[in-house]
Amino acid sequence: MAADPLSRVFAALADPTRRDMVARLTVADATVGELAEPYDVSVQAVSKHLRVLEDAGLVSRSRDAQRRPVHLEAEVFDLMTKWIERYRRQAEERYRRLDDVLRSMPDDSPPTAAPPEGGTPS
Amino acid sequence: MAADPLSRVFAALADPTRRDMVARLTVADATVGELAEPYDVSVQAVSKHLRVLEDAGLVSRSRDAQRRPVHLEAEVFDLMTKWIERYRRQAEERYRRLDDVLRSMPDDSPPTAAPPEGGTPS
DNA sequence: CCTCTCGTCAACCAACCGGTTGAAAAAGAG
DNA sequence: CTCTTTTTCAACCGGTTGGTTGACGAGAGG
Repeated sequence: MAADPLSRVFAALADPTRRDMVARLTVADATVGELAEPYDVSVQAVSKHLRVLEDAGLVSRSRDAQRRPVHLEAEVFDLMTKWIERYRRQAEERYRRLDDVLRSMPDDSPPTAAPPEGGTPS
Repeated sequence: MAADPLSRVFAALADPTRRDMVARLTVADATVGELAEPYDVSVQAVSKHLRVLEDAGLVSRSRDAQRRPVHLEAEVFDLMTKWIERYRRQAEERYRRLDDVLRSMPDDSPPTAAPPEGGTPS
């Protein structure tokens, strides 16, 4: 597993079960068994999901006797938010510029054509 | 392909090549060939990536002779942003409440223990 | 000690993913 | 009609994923 952090976070949240676990962990920490209870898959499967979330940095685990309470680490969300917002803004900026270009071009001047500077005059 | 929209968007952006394509499409629309040029993979592979992005609703394609210009659809970003922000806020709210609880509990009252009501007195 | 609970590790399986190559479709250009 | 460009379709391949079952380790508790 050599993917970059951003890819790991996106991949971790691409699974609805894992997204649901994250959603529930925003309410309270939980043990593996507690987390597994609502889904009809084995506890081992949930344990695997938790590993994916942990590798993505979305979750951390401590220790309490045999139990391993799972805790949400919300900071990683920022990584995604930053990426998304950056390109969302860039896209919006692009559309704004496109509007300007269209507004400043009421005639049929061909796009990407040479500007109207006189070449070597005869 | 029966995954929910949110899963598709997250999965689509879990790949660095696809994220880079999205990033470049915020600058300008591009054809498949133009998009493929910077990466040293086949054009077919890029075509597959574009299909994933299209299925996720991140991208749309029109037609210009044999070319298929690719256009970024930034609205789907909102889907992710909403999900992320919702649970981020919820998590922050949770921590805030936890702080309150800790602040209102300066003594050593055991957590989750029975309230100090006298049991059946002897 | 034995036993029970909680969780992980290991092996396996079908399905999917990202990549390849080769062929074909779609449309302009000679 | 033929040739070239652009893109997609089809088949294939190795690696990963999400799931299973079975065994195991770590602790509480009789």
